[in-house]
Formats: sequence, C-alpha cells, structure tokens
Amino acid sequence: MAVVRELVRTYQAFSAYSEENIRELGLTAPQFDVICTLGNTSGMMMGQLAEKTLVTKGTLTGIVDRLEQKGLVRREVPPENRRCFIIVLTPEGERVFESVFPSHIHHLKERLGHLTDAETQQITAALKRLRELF
Amino acid sequence: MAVVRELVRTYQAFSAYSEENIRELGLTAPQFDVICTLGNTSGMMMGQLAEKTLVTKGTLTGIVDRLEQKGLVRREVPPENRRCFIIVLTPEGERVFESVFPSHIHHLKERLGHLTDAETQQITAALKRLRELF
DNA sequence: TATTGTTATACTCTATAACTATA
DNA sequence: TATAGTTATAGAGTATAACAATA
Repeated sequence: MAVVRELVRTYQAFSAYSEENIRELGLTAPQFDVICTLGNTSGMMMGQLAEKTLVTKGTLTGIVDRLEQKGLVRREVPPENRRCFIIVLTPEGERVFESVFPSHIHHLKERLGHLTDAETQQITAALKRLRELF
Repeated sequence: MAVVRELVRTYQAFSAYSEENIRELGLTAPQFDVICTLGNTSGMMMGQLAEKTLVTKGTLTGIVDRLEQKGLVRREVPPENRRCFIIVLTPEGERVFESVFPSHIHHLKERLGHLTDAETQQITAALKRLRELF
C-alpha cells in the first residue's frame, strides 16, 4: 500500500505546484485542460473534447461557456452539420496557450531538470508499470 | 515532460478505479479522506484535520457537517477548551472505516499484488525522487 | 489580542436526465 | 429514430473574508 500512498502524495505535490501557476491566470484546472487540449489543433467538437478531458458533455458546456466569456475560445457552427459546434481557440486563446503553456512547462522543467536521463527513464517505466495495474 | 504526463495518467487511472469504490458507499473523495484520516486515532481538532486533508477550515466545516448528517462522525467539545471541537468517528463511522477501508484496500491489493517486491521498491523510490522535486 | 471554528458569499465543477434542433 | 449539445436540477467542493465565542 505504500506504493499508493507515494503515488497520491507525489501527485498532490505536483498538483499543488501546478495549480498555483494556473490560478494566476484566472483559470481553473478543467479550463486549463481544455485550452491545452485545443492547442495545436484546428478545433474539436464538444463530444470529442468531453471525451479527451474526461468530463461529461453537460459539464463541458459550462466550462466552455466560461472560457467563451473570457474570450479564449469560440463556438463555430459547421454548415454541413448544424447540430454540432467546433470549439476553437480565439487568437487570445492561442496566445494563452502559446505563452502560458510553455511558461507552465518551463516552471515544471525547472524542477524536472534536476533528473538525470537514467532517473527519468526509471521513473517513467515505474509509472507505466503501475498504471498497467489499474 | 513525459514524466509528468505519466504521473498524471497513472494517478487518473488510480483515481478512477478508486473513486468507483468510494462512490458506492455514498461518499465523496474528500469525505472518504476524512474518514481515513480519523481512523485509528482518538479524534482530531478541525484545524488538524483540515491540515492533514489539505482543505481550508471553512471547506472542512461543510464536509464534516455532511458526515455528521450521515452519522459517521460527531463533534465533541473538550471541557478544557470550549473553542474547539474534537472530531471523532462514531461506531458507525468506525464500522465504515474498518469494513470498507480494508475492502477498498483489498480491491487495490488485487491489483498491486501483481508487483514483485523489487518492482514495488523501484516504483516507490521513483515516486519519492519525483516528489522531492516539487 | 490571539485562537478556533462557523457563516456568508460567490463560483466552479460534477452527474443525470429531460429537452431542443438537426440529420 | 439517432445524434449533438444545452438546460434544468441538485449537490459538493473550493477559497476568502467577516464574524462569534472562548482563552
């Protein structure tokens, strides 16, 4: 069971460190997740987006609403299927993704840079092994 | 960055697996966390409990309220300091901790049992190393 | 004055199920 | 009928700041 405890504590440590950055942008974790998922794509339907971010579509509606209010994403109606929306990053959203995401990454890299290549490989392998069990 | 992705995905896998069990009891993750923290103790002040479960005291008030409604914990006022409460598991709460917690553990062990001792050690060490960085 | 918790406020997330519009 | 999303409903967690009671 020590393994599980370690996993949880490590994730919590990462999570606390990470959310600090996200919050400074006035974003929540799910909102940040959506921005990152849309980054480097040409947009995505609500359904796809919900699947990738592991939330239900009803929940996603609210998250996208709030991102739209902030001007970071917009809903586009494709003429060939007017039932659905394509969610796309606005230029402002792109800017957030491109400037903030790397700075987030940068923050993390500052920490992870202390690992040797061998350590990185070991840790990655360990986590994969553990994940296979669930 | 692959390391972080692995960590997140592994935790999500664990979390999905774990929350399934918790939900079946009509509990939420924070509530379960409180029960586990109180288990095998003689009780704890709100402040301590908040610190251990990583939520603010205002938030904890609501969580403890709901557990009290379910009859799983109670607030005891120590005569020597009437400002504070000692939160204690009720017999019903003990029962949940003792019967449900092990069954939760049991579910996890089913999975973790597939690890050799060496693997367990490796993974634990890897997670510790990673956590140190945050 | 300092400490311990609660309360008030305001939001976000969450799932489920019913609903609307389009195909 | 089936599909894509929204809306309605109801609850839980979240932080912050103001507050009450006790020490």
